Amino acid sequence: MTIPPLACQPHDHRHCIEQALAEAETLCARQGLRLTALRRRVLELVWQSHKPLGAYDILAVLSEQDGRRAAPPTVYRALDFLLEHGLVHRIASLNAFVGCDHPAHAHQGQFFICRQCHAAIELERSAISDSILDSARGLGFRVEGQTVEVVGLCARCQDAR
Amino acid sequence: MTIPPLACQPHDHRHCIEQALAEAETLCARQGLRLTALRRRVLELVWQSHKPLGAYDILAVLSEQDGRRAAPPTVYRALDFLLEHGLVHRIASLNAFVGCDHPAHAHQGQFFICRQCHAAIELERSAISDSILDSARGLGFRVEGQTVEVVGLCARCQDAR
DNA sequence: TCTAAAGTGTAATAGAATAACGTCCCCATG
DNA sequence: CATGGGGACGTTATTCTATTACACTTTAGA
Repeated sequence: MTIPPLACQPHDHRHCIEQALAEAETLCARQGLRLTALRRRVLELVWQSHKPLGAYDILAVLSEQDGRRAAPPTVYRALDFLLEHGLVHRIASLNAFVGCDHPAHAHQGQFFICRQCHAAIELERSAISDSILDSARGLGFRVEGQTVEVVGLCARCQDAR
Repeated sequence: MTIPPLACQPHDHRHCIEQALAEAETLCARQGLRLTALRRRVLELVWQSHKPLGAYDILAVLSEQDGRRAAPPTVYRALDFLLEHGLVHRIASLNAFVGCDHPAHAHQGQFFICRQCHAAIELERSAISDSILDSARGLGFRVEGQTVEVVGLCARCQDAR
């Protein structure tokens, strides 16, 4: 049995945010990347919860709460930077973005998304990616990127019945 | 080694279209569903190739080519019907739709999408879905739907280098 | 200090999907 | 035969998501 992920159980979420920001600082420092105030803030907002967040939700906070002049490109550029360096992931089936648990190494996770509480649990199971690579090999298909998004009910929301 | 899929090699595509439409007729007849002229036409358009097709591309053909009065809901309603009964699949990462090879039984395929020729090859490998179900079990997560979309280069486009 | 590149602001637009309402037509029932 | 109810489709408007193009500013490095 694996360790149950924080995402779908009560926890001190401030710690998640702090850690994510700290890891981002470290990663950017190490790679000579510029984690600007805007990018840092967008990352923080994406980490506001474990629920994938829409670009326009981020935009709304920047405008209304931060009083920052912001139009869509402002947000999308920040998100592009964060995506490119693995600090956030995009959930295609939701048109939304979620913070990455472990940005230290390049990867594309697998996401288990609860339709009830909307939490997105990220895993990185070689059993899944290997089975995909294996099927691809049978086709002679060269894999460049994998999107695995599973929707259903997390353990907590099942219990809450 | 599996049989190489038609999608990424030359073939008489008229046959694919005919067969898809015939299967749809059969399936709808058997289930008492109404495959109206519009739904049939949208299915035919989706099958125009093995490339996922956008809703607005379909819309354009209906308007310009068929001279049909059509607005987005016209297309989306037809697509919803076709999706609901497994005649087409939606590719979330492309916001596009592709015909289903084998609509006879309910399923959610796995898609291998070539970034060069844009063909989408549908597979249904239990090795992939089982590995997902297995990981879900470890989380206590109840799976209701799987999205597996792999992007890369198909065998044919690799050779074409 | 100067310059090139990267980052951000701004306006406009493209692309994807849905909401809400009205009309028509089929056909099952009386 | 009529009739009325539900499904399918037309229509208009709107919402949500994302990108293009260009201007201005900041930053790092020569």
